[in-house]
Amino acid sequence: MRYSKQRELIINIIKGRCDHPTADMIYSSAREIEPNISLGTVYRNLKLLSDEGEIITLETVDKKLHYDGDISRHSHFICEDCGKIIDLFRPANTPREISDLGLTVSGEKCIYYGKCQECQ
Amino acid sequence: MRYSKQRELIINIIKGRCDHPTADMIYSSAREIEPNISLGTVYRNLKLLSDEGEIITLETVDKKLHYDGDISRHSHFICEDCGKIIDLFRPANTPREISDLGLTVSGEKCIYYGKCQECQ
DNA sequence: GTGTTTGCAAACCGTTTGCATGTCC
DNA sequence: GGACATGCAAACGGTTTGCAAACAC
Repeated sequence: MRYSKQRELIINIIKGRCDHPTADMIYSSAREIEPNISLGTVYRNLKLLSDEGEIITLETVDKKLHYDGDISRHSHFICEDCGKIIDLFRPANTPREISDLGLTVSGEKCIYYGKCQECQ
Repeated sequence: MRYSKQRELIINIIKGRCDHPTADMIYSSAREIEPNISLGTVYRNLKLLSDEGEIITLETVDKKLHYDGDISRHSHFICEDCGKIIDLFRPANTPREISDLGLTVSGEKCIYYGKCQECQ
C-alpha cells in the first residue's frame, strides 16, 4: 500500500472523532480540508482500511455503512428509533451456546439493538 | 389490515422455513405458487409485517435485508466470511453497562459477528 | 518507468414508490 | 362504494467501478 495524502486525511478524520460517521460524513469533513477529494476515493479507502483491519465497518438500521476508528475490543448498542450508536466497552460474556456450536466471536464484536434513554 | 392472498402466502413462506431468507428468496418461493406476484408486493408486505412485529428484519454484512419468521426471544450469530446466520436461543446476559447507561435491549436482540465452524 | 491511486461519472443493485387497476368487505 | 392491496415500471440512494490522468517510489 502506497502513501496517499487522501488516505492519510481519511485516517485522521476517522481516528480523530469518537462517533461512528458514514462515508458521506467523512467525505464532507474531508472536503473541508481537501476540496478536490472525490467520494469514490473515500469509499475506496474506507473499504481498504476496513479490509486491513485499521477501522471497523458497522451495518446499522439506516442502510448506510458506519465506520469506527476505534478498533479496541468493544461492542455497540444501536437505538432502533433514532439510530444512535453507543460504544460498550465492558463486553458481554459470550453465551455458552456460541462456543458449544464451535463459533468464534471476533473480538467480542456484538451489536445490541434497543432503545436509548431519549427514545424510551 | 385487509386480507390478501399474497400476504398470506408470504407469511406462510417465512414462517414455514427456519433460515433467514432475503426478499429475493421469498419472492422466488412465492412465484412458484403465485407466478404473478410482484417484487414490490413482497417488499411492501415484508415491511408491513416487520412493522407489525410479526417477523424480524435483520441487517447483515451482505447489504441485503434478511427476514426471520421466528419472533421468539433469541439472538443471532452472523459469520463474517460466508454470511451464514445462526440462531442463538440461549441469549447472552445483557452487559451491566447497558442498564447503567439507561438503555433497553429489545427482547435480547443481539447480533454476534465472527466465524462459523466451516470458516475458521 | 512501473504500478498504485485519484477524480470523475456512469453503472450497479437492493429497496421504495407513483399510479392505474383489481380486490376485499 | 370506498378503502386498501396489487402489478408494473420507474425512481431512489448508497456503494462500486471503468478509465484516463496524476502520483509515489
